[in-house]
Amino acid sequence: MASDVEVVRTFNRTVTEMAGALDEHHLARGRPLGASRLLWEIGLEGDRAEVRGLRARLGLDAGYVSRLLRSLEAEGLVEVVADAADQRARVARLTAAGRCERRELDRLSDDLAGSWLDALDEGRRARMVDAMAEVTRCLRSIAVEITPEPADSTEAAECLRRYMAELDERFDIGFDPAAALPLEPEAITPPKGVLLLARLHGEPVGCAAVKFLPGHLAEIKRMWVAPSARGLGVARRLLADLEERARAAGCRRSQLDTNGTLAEAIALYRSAGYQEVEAFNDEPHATLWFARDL
Amino acid sequence: MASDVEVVRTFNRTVTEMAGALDEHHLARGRPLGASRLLWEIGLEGDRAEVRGLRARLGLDAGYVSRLLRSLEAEGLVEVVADAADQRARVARLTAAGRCERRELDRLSDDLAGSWLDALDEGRRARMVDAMAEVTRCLRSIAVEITPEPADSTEAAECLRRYMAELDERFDIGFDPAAALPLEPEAITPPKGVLLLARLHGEPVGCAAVKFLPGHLAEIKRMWVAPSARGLGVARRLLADLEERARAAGCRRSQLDTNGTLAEAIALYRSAGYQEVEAFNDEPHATLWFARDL
DNA sequence: GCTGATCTCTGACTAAGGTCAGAGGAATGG
DNA sequence: CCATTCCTCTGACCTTAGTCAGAGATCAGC
Repeated sequence: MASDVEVVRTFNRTVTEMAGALDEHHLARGRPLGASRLLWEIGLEGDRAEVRGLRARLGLDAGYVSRLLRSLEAEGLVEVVADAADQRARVARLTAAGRCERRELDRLSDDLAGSWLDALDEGRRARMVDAMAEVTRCLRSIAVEITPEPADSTEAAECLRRYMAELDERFDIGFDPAAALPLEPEAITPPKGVLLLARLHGEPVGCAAVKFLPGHLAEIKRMWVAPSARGLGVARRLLADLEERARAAGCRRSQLDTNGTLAEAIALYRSAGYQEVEAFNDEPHATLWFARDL
Repeated sequence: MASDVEVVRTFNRTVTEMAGALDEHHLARGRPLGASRLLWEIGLEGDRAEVRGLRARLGLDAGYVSRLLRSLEAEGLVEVVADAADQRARVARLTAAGRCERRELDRLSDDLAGSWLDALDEGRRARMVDAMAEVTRCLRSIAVEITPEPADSTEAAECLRRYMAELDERFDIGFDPAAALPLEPEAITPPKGVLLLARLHGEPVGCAAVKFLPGHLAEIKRMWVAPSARGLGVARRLLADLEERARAAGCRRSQLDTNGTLAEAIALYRSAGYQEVEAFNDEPHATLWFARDL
């Protein structure tokens, strides 16, 4: 009987052997593998990308990226031009040949995946695809990092903006920030509260805040998870983390308001031990109020 | 809704990012990664390994392995001495320091696996482990290659030896090759028949043979799968491959004998369409006879 | 005891992947 | 407009990983 640790190690060995080896040899296409990866990344959205961003995403040295771009330019696959907004920065853009080559890389990856699928009978194939989706979900979940964030940072602002945009879309009456109860940055900044950001490979994918109120009371605010990161248990972890911090701050009860259209959130609150209570504020967008003892 | 191909590609990307990156940086331990891998492989069984075998298992150039061994020797982790049986060949043996270092590598791998497991709650963890085991099984299954093999090759002989050893262990009365109906190599060599070998990363993990008889009849013989490769659908593929070849040789019916203690084999035959028939030979070890139309 | 094959080792070489220290141009804050 | 910071590029350099062509020792068959 293999232990869990052994299963994970065997899995790692098997997968890196099969996926790694094939990827490297099939996708190189007569150029260094790094160049192909860079080409693929440039074309990821809109066939153009800032050099700075490429460096950050691929975690490569500035000199190295520059050199790779030169070699892609020499192949006629990309053009590197100055950024219109900032003449110091440069932007890499795929040429027609570059777009074509990138499609070819995509096709090769599809073929590799297809060759795996074709090698299995139907039942096994379905089971493998399900299992792969589950592993992907779990590994993404593991890669999510939750840390406190200054309430006025640009990334926090971006999360809160997306949070409100989503509420505006989902509420029947829309979401009017001016009508909502105000939430001052200080209220979710230590020692009066805290804002947490969830990040996946550095990208913000969720936020949640708590403010510590008089009477050993905590109030959960601004709980949001990006669509790309749903189903990973991020909201549950954010909530548990906030509750832990509230407990550490001396709070003995936690409350929150929400809206009946947010079914997933409500299910989460219930399963985390929250029970419906009387309205404790007059937030115009709220239709449900919950609380639990910490 | 993501297509199967997309699921596989996302899976590959996610896994190689997480497993590959961590493996490489954590396991290098201040020496080239190749050296660590070689060290690990030397200690795989009995803390010693033939240089020749290492080369074959890792698929590396002779000169390269020699150089890696020199660097491990310089670190005091291995000793390379001449093979007692063949003075040309050499054997690498872990020193005390080498065994210690290898345990450390093992510990680091365990820690990485453990850190993944610890990051998940119990339910998710169990689902991930199950899914990883399933993916591992499927990928191993994909990696199994089935090819015809000369009946007198050393690898074929080794498979047949293990096949008989297993029968001897499982039959109540043991297995006596001398008492069994003889099977001449020519009978399972084209054009009179064929022997198939299943290999996983080059290692033989199974065999099966068919002999073509008069009257458009085929007889399946020597069906065996190594314990390490069971549950991968190897036997089913071997059987289907043999039947295909029998059909191509003009056979219209396939028969085989087996023993009641071989439950998995019997289940396979039944699910492949075989039905029990009257005894068609006097093989002393057989208790059941099956046949099907092709 | 000779011949050819086998096994390992060494030296020479290559490509990939990456690091580091400036140089030079452009932006920003005062 | 000046100093500082930011961004990219270039040249020099390094390690890793790997290939290839012998050389030298040994073995197996005759």
